[in-house]
Amino acid sequence: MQHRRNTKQRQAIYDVLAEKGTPLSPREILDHAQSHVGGIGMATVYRTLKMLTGEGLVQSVEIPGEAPRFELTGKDHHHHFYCRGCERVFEVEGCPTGLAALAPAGFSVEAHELVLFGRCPECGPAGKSAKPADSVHRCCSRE
Amino acid sequence: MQHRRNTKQRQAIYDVLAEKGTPLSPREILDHAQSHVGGIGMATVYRTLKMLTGEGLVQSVEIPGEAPRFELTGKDHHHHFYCRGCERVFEVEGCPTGLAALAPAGFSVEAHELVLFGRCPECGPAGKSAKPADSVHRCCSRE
DNA sequence: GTAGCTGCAAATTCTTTGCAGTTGT
DNA sequence: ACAACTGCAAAGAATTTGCAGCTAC
Repeated sequence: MQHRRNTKQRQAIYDVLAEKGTPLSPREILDHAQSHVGGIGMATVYRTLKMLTGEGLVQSVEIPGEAPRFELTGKDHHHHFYCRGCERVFEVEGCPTGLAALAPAGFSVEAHELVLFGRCPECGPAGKSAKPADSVHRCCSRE
Repeated sequence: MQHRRNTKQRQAIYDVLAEKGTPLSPREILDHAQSHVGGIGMATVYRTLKMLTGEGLVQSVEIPGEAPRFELTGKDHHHHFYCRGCERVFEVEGCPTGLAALAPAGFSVEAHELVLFGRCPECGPAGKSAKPADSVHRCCSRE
């Protein structure tokens, strides 16, 4: 009988995600959680994330070319912006309309995932400390 | 001095991608390439894909929750449609406009990545042989 | 002939699992 | 109490790298 417990590790992981607000990698979650609960292990992070994800409290964010990150759910529908300068992920509100129209006839579109690539205000509009553009981050360069 | 050679393995991998047309995983590429060149190894596939990617002949396609796949470049700008029924990836022409407007002021959008999730004509519009919706494939269910 | 390419196996990295001990409830 | 949860270490899976032999040019 599943009766989910409220352990300090579980709470710590949730708190880390709530405090940071932005998508974090399992590694980052572990590091931050360590300061809340000493000795917490990687396995617990993965297990807890899977558990929280299953409960719908957490969702994964996948940026092409990047390791998966996790964030709390419950926010409005949004997408992500990946800064090529600092490699941080930001949230973007709203989403384009008419996506269903892109698919050919006969295809039913149930959901979508969108990621924007570029530079955040702090990293400046042009290539400075940028890492060389990865082949994954191609796509059209317009917009 | 790099002078790139035209080996049969390299050719086989390129041919496989050209024949299939759709994004393939390294594993699939290996399997198909084996029928062209016996004894080809996984390492060669990975090395060659990286090489071809560096040359701009190939690009990777990353579907959230899925292992990376590869396809030939040179097609028009397009996005992908992932069928939750058969797990195949289709290409979608065109792309939404006004994406740059989604990012907050100060952010410069250089590129974008879009994936549509749903069902292809063959798998029918509703859940039949569908796998349970993965937590990654969430996003809004409208459109 | 020679540098680049290949296959194999070992090495990495990331994630999952087995288990005995610990801890909410 | 007792099952769920945890940490650690071993197990897996995916990708990369070292190296000696092979091969296109």
